[in-house]
Formats: sequence, C-alpha cells, structure tokens
Amino acid sequence: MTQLFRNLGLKVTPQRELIFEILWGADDDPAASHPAAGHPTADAVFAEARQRMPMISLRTVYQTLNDLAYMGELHHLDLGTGSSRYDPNTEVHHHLVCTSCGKVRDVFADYSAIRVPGGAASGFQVGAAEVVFRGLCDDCQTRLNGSPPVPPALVSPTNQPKGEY
Amino acid sequence: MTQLFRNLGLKVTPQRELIFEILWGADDDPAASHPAAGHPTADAVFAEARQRMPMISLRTVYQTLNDLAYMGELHHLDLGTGSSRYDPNTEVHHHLVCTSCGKVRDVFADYSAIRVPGGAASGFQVGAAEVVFRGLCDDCQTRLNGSPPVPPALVSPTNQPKGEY
DNA sequence: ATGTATGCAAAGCGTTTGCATCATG
DNA sequence: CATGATGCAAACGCTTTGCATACAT
Repeated sequence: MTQLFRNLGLKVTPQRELIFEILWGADDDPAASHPAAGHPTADAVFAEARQRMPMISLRTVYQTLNDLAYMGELHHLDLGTGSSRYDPNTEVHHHLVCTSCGKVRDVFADYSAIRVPGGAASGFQVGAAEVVFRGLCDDCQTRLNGSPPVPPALVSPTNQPKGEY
Repeated sequence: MTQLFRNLGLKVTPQRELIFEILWGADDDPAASHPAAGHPTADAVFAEARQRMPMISLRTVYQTLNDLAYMGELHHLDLGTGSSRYDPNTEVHHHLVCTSCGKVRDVFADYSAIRVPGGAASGFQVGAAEVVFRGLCDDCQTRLNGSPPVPPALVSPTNQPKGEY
C-alpha cells in the first residue's frame, strides 16, 4: 500500500495511510466498518480520521482525496446531496440515492447500451451514461411512514452482483 | 401568466414577471434568446434580470426560483457543475452536460425501462432513473482540440424528438 | 538537505436568512 | 390596511488556498 502512494508520486505519510485505510478498508483493522465507509463525504472521512489522529486537518483530508481522485484511484461524485462524495470503487457503476438522508448504494449493472437518441448529441462528443436512481431507503421509509414495505432486518447486503434491467 | 402566479398563491410583482419571462421566454420579447435561456444558474437569471431591472436583488431571484421549484413549475437540477441550475421544462427528460464548460442540453428519450438490477434495490423505494450523459460540446472541442468531428455550423438544433437507445 | 505535506486560519463561492421597508391583494 | 415580497448585508456550509513549520525521501 505504501507502494501505491509511492507509485503515485506521493510521500507516504501517516495521514495518507490513515485516509487510505478508511477508504479501502483497513490493512490492519479486521472490522473495517467505519462510519465513513461507502461513499463518504470529505467531512465523514475527516471525522473518522480524527478519531485515530486527533490533530489531522481538514485540509489534509481534502488534499489527499482530491489527489487520489485526480489520479483515478477514487471517484469524485456529486449526487446533489449537498456535498461531494468520494467513491473508492473505481469500477464503472451507478448509484441509488436516498432523497431523504442522502445514503448512497452502488448499483452494478451494464447500462452501456443506453444512448442519446437520434441526433440529440450532434456536435457533442458523448461519453458513457451515468444513471442515478432516487428513492427512499428503508430507514427513511420507517422514519417517515412508520411502515416500510420490507422489514429492514430482511434487507440484503448493500452491493449486489450485476444484473439485467 | 399573472394568472399562474395568482394560482400559485404568489403576488404578482414586476420582479416575478421578469423572472418568469426570462425562464419561459417572453410574453413581449420576440427574440426571447436571453443569455440565461436553457438551464440557467441562479446567477445567470440574476444577471439577465439585472439588465432590465438594475436594482433587483439576488435574494429575490433565489426566492422566486425556489418557490417555483417547490411548486413544481421548475426543476431544480444539480448536475455537478458547481451551481444549481433551474430547468423550466418540467417534462420528464434527461441531460447531456459538457464537462468543460458546463453547457446543458436536454435529452428527450424514454428511459423508463431502466431498472435497478436484481435485488440491488432491496429496502429502497425506487423512483425513476435519471440519466446524465457527459461529454464535450462542439465549442469546447474546437477550443481544446482545434478540430471538432462535426463543424458547429452543421449541428442540428438543441432538442430532438424522442428516440430509442 | 530539500522539497513536499501538514496544520492553521482566512478567504472564496454559492446559497440562505434576519430585518426594516415597501407594495400587492 | 395587513400580509407578504423586496433590498441590503451579514451569515452559512462546503471547499480551497497562503503561509510557515515539520517531515519523508
């Protein structure tokens, strides 16, 4: 892992090691279930980092995240939830966002068949489609309605294998 | 149009009439091609409004835009271009965004068939998919490469009819 | 050693809000 | 006339940046 940073031309500092660990799951932390896991905001990473390194600064967090994002090790997401999110998963994938709490779930599916219709893209050099689903997560359904369609306890894990649509 | 505001429970003020005109094209302006046309940011609307009503305040613009958005007359978009955009077109549609200059083009297509795969949505109450295409607009291609694949002069109009994908 | 990364604090940007005034309904 | 809208300016949340110090290489 120190290797990764070196390959990227970054010095290996304890701060960066910590941020790396928070994002990709620990080298030495067996649990690896930080509150900041998933698609953390800069602030969530900062909060988690601070617990183990109280004097780390927000600046360092932002700089490291941006460096990693710039180098493609991290995806910088703006899903309209107010603040940027950083996605350690660099595979092509899409997102399901809770409109109430901002929770983000990965959606692994091949939407590469989606195209801009007819001549609507004229003049544009178009890349891949990004698909964002919005909805209410189980917690927010419970919190808002009091009766979720599916009991939270029966909900399957966060990420599922690819599928059709 | 004054009717619209009244129906919405808003007072008809010259400021609101102006903002309305900027967004939906003028009642009295034959050209109706404001710089703020399309998917303007609040600031673009403010700039345009200011030209005809120099002492209108940014506060009024934001408040009116948010009121209209809240009432569904306007869509509030966050396409990751730094600032919110307001879309006067409330039909269901998608967007093509220039990654360089932030220009937004409407994409009218029926992507309602797009679904979250398998059980990936477990626990989530999922709404419709939002599809965002990113790419380079003709201007930015010219500016960056010097040679766009398609001469800007031959590019067809902004919005095309629905199509397959 | 030397050049980069860090911490601190302040500035930047887009957006929101408190308050007094003004105008619409 | 009374409620609600406006203008002004300050506050706000998120992100970035200037500078001096500390550290990895």
